[in-house]
Amino acid sequence: MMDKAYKPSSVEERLYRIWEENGYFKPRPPRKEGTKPYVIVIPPPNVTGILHMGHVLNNALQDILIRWKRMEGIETVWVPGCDHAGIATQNVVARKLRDEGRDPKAMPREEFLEVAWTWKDEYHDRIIGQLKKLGCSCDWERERFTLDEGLSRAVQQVFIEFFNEGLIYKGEYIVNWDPQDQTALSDEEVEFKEVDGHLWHFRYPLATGDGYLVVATTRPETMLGDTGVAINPKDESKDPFRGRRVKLPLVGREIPIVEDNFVDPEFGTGFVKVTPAHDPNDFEMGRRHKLASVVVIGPDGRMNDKAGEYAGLTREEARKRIVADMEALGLLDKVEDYRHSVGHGQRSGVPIEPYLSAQWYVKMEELARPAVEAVKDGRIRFTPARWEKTYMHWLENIRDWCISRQLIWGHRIPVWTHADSGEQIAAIEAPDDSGKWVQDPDVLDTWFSSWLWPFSILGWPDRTDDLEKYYPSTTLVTGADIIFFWVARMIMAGLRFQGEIPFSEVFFNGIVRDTKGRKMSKSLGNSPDPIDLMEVYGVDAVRFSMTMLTPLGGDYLFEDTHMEMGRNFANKLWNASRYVLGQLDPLELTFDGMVGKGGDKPIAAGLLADWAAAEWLPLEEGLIGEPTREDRWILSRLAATADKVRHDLESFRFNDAARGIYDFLWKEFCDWYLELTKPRVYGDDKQAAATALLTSAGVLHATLRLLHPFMPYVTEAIWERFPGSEDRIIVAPYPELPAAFRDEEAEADLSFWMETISLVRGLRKEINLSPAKPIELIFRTDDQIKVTQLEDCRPFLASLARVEDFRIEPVSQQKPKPAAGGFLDGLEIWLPLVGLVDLAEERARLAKELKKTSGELKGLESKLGSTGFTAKAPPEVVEKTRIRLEQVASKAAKLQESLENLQEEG
RNA sequence: GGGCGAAUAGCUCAGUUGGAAGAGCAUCUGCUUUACGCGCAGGAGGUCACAGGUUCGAGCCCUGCUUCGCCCA
Repeated sequence: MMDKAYKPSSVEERLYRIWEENGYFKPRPPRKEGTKPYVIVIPPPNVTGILHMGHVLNNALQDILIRWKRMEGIETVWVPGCDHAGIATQNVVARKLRDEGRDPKAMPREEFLEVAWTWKDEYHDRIIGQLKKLGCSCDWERERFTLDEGLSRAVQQVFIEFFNEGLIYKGEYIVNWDPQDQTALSDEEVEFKEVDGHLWHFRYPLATGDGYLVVATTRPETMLGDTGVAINPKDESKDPFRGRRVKLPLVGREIPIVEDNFVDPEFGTGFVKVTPAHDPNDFEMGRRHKLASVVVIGPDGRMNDKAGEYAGLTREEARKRIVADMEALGLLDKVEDYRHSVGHGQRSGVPIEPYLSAQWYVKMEELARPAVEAVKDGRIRFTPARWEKTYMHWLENIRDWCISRQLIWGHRIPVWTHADSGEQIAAIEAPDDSGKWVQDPDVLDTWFSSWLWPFSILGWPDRTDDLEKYYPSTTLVTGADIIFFWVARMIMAGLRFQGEIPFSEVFFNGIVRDTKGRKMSKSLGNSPDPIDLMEVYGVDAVRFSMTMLTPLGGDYLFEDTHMEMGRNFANKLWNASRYVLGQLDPLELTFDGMVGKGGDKPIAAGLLADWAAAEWLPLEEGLIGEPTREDRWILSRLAATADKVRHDLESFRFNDAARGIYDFLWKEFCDWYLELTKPRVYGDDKQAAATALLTSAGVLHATLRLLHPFMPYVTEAIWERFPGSEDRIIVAPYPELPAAFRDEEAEADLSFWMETISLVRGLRKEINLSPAKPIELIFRTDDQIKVTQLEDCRPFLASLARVEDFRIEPVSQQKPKPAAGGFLDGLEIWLPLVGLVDLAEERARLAKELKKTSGELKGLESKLGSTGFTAKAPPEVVEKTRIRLEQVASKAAKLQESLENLQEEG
């Protein structure tokens, strides 16, 4: 017996274990020999992070693709793993140590790493557990970690190769320095935010003592490091200042006035203070004019000893003091409010200090070119395609990649410097054991390992079977927010080291936001815990709701209550199955490979039986009769739905695919088909009941498979109870129905039945008839086809609209009165009002509908009245409109008429 | 400052060669119909952001504009 409601918690854990332990996630030989494997490499989650709603969506979509392809009989593998998330992990580990009263900075490198690895192990288990909870069918035996032995070798090999080829170089440049995490960041790790600041106007006296000029700055504290003042060479108003020098206040240094095109004469005063050590533009200007660089702010974000009396102050304190001191000296000209954008550390959130320091860089130009080509010529396809523009723009304006990080947690830079000679070589080990070789203390940017992921995860630099077989992968599913960090760089690395693109399709899934449109974030606390959600609603519900509600390439505004939709749907499926399977039992079918009693009887043939024999169970001859019209209809709809879903999945339209199954299962199958067949199911004719039930079961059998990638658990749980299920649904064939199932005639007939039944139900409701009260109807039509359709529909009108009896009359016949009327094309429906109905209400209803109909009529008339339309529109459109006009006109006339009838009565 | 995207029912979104405005949720009204109240049936609710243009015809194409979001500088 199945429970009355689907209980996710009762099956999820057990089924996942069955799948995993029995190797269902491992690649299996393709059903059709010679088919290329379908491979996904996971975007590695941060090992110390926890799953958030974005991961849920991202991984659910990957699992949908993998499960779908697996069911298609393609050899599939989804390779999982985590990355070590340098800064993030180092931060949390350091915080933990500080909480324990230990100082991470005073700790030897090895000791810190030991703590970090312990931490990593614990959190690794947690995040993998979460992915499993979500139902991800990854091949866990292939799991990798960016810091594990093999991947570290990959990183070292790449670094050494690049170093030796001169593609990696060390340079003293302005970097994005994060004073909190005390490390350099790449350009991509800096987020610009608009902040309200000020523009201070300072007077800088001329060295000769005869006057001053005024510079405008947003960062007064950097003036201590000024080594020049710049003007635009074309700015004639500055002529008196050319070639002169100023005496830098507070410092006393004499600095030159230089001319540089970078200066915008319109901005501020047209004088720009130049601080080469603390501003990227100034750094460039400084180089052009050979100005000195004076670093006045230290790595901790405090003023250093070059800042004289300001040494030791934070940037903010120094700013206040300097402004006050300048004012005291009478050198503060004015202060303006000024809104400008300031770079902030993506992780730390603190303002970035542009800082002059020596860092390692990768030359990008040469790597970028083939990556541009790969997308331009279509070898790699982006969905949605608009991301190609973003990608191109970045690659075409690419800048060198700063890859060194002043951290401990990560791949240590394999560069050794000789203490005496200063010679530098890149190698895994010190060149000799003289003790003179010192390894670079820094580590590499985490992305320097992630960009190798599509092949390092398969065993590179070793030449493994996996690499041979599964590279390149097929589809990458990721967020567009890491298109530069990761996607572009993987393409570069793949082309460079494998000579081949790393994947051919990239699908960018949307971002999950809260209802206010804000990105989910820890600091806002607006993200629910996905595990809690899955406990409450069930994994399938969360997966399905998110998939169905996330627009293609758009963001998803998350709300808890949305999960109800998926939960309700799972329950609907559960109950439909409970009903169908429950009704099959009393038929006493044995299902031991042959439906019907006994195993060696002749097998039935026919539309349904042939298909059942191929995909499910052979049916005994005579067990079922000819499929009825509604049977043919639901099979036709099933075939259409399966086609649509496959088509949608092929173009990553997950939401449409999910909706397609939802609408088919709920509306067409449950609301209509199951209700239409109940008279047969509960009737005395065994064969008729078996036909209806086996059609229902067959449709369910296919629908479960269609839905499995989206809702893996509930479908597997039902599949287990399905008669004739030999293996698990996870490896059952994805439904592809015979073209013969398509039946336009049955679809047209059923449309008419459904419209008629709905209209009758509406009439009953409008006049407040109890749904239990049987009624008699009069149909009026001159259309013989409709006469037949109505007669065929008689049992359904009875069971679904309580129409006890009806007669069909030609339109010429006197119409009953008083009566409520409803109108379809070429059909009038009259429900005689036997004195117990409020005629005024019925008049109001008719008047309202008449108004609506007249409006449409008017529109159509004016359209057809315009010569422009009849002359220029395609003839078939004009004809269609003309037919429509006739229908609407006739409906309006009938409404008018019946309104008048009621008027007479009232 | 540059680029990209969005704007359709109270909310979240469909609307795929331009040819009768749709769904889910919410809401209203009925319903002990023997699969399901996580349900069934029936309603109400829209100047498709705004202004122009192309067209016989525009939610859809073009131009401009407004608001919001994202990316880059």
